[in-house]
Amino acid sequence: MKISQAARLAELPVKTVRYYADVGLVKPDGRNENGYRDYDLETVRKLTFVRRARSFDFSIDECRELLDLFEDKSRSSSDVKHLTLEKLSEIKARMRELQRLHDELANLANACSGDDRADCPIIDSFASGAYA
Amino acid sequence: MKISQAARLAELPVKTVRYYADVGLVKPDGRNENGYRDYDLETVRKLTFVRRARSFDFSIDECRELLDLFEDKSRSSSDVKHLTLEKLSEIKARMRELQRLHDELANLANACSGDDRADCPIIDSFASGAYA
DNA sequence: CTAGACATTCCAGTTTGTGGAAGGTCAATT
DNA sequence: AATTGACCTTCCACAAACTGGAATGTCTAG
Repeated sequence: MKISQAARLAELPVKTVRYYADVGLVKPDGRNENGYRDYDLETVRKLTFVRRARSFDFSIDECRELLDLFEDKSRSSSDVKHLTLEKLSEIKARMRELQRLHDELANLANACSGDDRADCPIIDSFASGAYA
Repeated sequence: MKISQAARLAELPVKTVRYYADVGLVKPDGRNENGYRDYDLETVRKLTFVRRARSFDFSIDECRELLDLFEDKSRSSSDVKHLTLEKLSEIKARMRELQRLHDELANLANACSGDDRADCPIIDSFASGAYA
């Protein structure tokens, strides 16, 4: 398939898909006679994976590492497991932080529930980390 | 206080604090006789707030917007509430996605629990969004 | 045969910082 | 008094990860 369909399926901008090809993160399977990039479903899956991982601060290089592991470039599955567990604990930490931010913002929204001027004292505690 | 203490309290690199001053996001209260940037605790609170918000994908401009609202530049608290609720639902969506990524990675770690080569069929469903 | 919807490359700009050089200030020590 | 070290300043360049646009090629439908 051509790049726009691959991009649509992976839910990524065409530009980004081309960019990923340029930096060697997810390359098309080849080119057709016109020189158009040619993608198959397997590659679209990689693009989809990258979109997800990217949205959570996994760098391009980390994505590359994960893809390499998934493709098992002569690595053992214990490497996969190790890296994955590492990422898992990062994600858990991130979820805790996110929960905290959520609670703080919810408190803020609650306290500033009004229709007049906003001088909720909660803002200070928000900024100063009272919920730490 | 001088920039390095403010940075330490806000848990931000000095360079970043200077950058925030440059782009007008969080300006020091003034300069002392030496031309050194001078910060007070209120400003440190703003820096702390920005650090947190930034770590959750609030852009510099969104932070600026929130800070403006918090300082109530003739805006009503319903504006604060509106923006805050918007962010809240973004955060909730983000938590759901994060949970999903977490589950997928956990499955991966489980399936590839081994010590030999990694060819877990789970990888495909991981990338293809079978857990959606 | 032309209009449009795609595709290509290449170059430039954006956002959010980081790193480093060149130099000013200050307090303490030699 | 001079020097050392830890600060501070500005400015310029570079990084990552895109994003936009220009100039151009290709394919399909009317």
